[in-house]
Amino acid sequence: MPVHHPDFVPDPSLSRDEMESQQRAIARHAVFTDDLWFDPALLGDPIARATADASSGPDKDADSANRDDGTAPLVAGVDQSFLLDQDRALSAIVVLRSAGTGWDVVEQVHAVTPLEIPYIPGLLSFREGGAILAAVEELSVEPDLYLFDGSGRIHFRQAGIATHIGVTLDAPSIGVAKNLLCGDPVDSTEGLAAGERVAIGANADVEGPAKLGTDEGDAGSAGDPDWPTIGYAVQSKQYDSPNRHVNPLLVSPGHRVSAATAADIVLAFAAGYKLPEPTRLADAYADEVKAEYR
DNA sequence: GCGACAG
DNA sequence: ATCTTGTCGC
Repeated sequence: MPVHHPDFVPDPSLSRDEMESQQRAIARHAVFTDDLWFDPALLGDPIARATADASSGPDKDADSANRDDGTAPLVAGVDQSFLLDQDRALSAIVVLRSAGTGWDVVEQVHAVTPLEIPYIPGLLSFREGGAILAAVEELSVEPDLYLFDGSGRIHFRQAGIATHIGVTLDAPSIGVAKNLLCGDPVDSTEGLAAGERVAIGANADVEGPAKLGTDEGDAGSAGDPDWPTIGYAVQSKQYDSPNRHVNPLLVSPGHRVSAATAADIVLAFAAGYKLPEPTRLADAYADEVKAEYR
């Protein structure tokens, strides 16, 4: 997991203005379209993956489905928690690999680092990024995709924590948040059934190309180029009865993944819980490790 | 000045 | 995110 963009490694000592301008630079480097060596649609289907590789060869191209050694792509879930000291951040990573009907845990690592700055909406990656990169350094494998807790493109400068870390590592990444930071759902997100989604469009709170600069456009999907789809409200779980309900997740591209694919992948990892397996397991692992730290 | 905001 | 027991509902 080499750092491809040393200049983007989150530095908590930067001024607020420096942080924001760096986010604009990160957004310009970010790719909000699918750019993965494997077909994400086959992530949960071993038979389809084997078939795909048989017809396209073992090379890592867009038609591939498995790694060179024939094993499934590695998907990492990343989650943070904080130690009671209120002065240290703990980042936990769980790496999964599709196996049969479910997934195998390939590796679990964590790192604890000092907290340098307070939580500031929009600047989350500068608070938690250091711990995440420290945990990534503990990995012995290179994940092919990362799922982060927090936003990606659904961000004031289109550079949430999933985008920031994804671009820094130049790895495909997705942001999975429980609350909406900015943007507007194009439709009501109330009463969605499991598996359904509602697009989140950019609004005035989201800086567009004019302020971000001129490199990557949006390439979101069909619609107004000025107000692209920056993510989706994804109903990963829902109750049958009309009495109890679950709020949708807010999924957005981090890097090298489109909004639609990000939503597809999160749903592919839904296993009866609100959070997709990678993130859910990382969350549980973080709690486990945290308990040992006291 | 008011609003408003991931984890 | 964190501080926390019981408790409502499937």
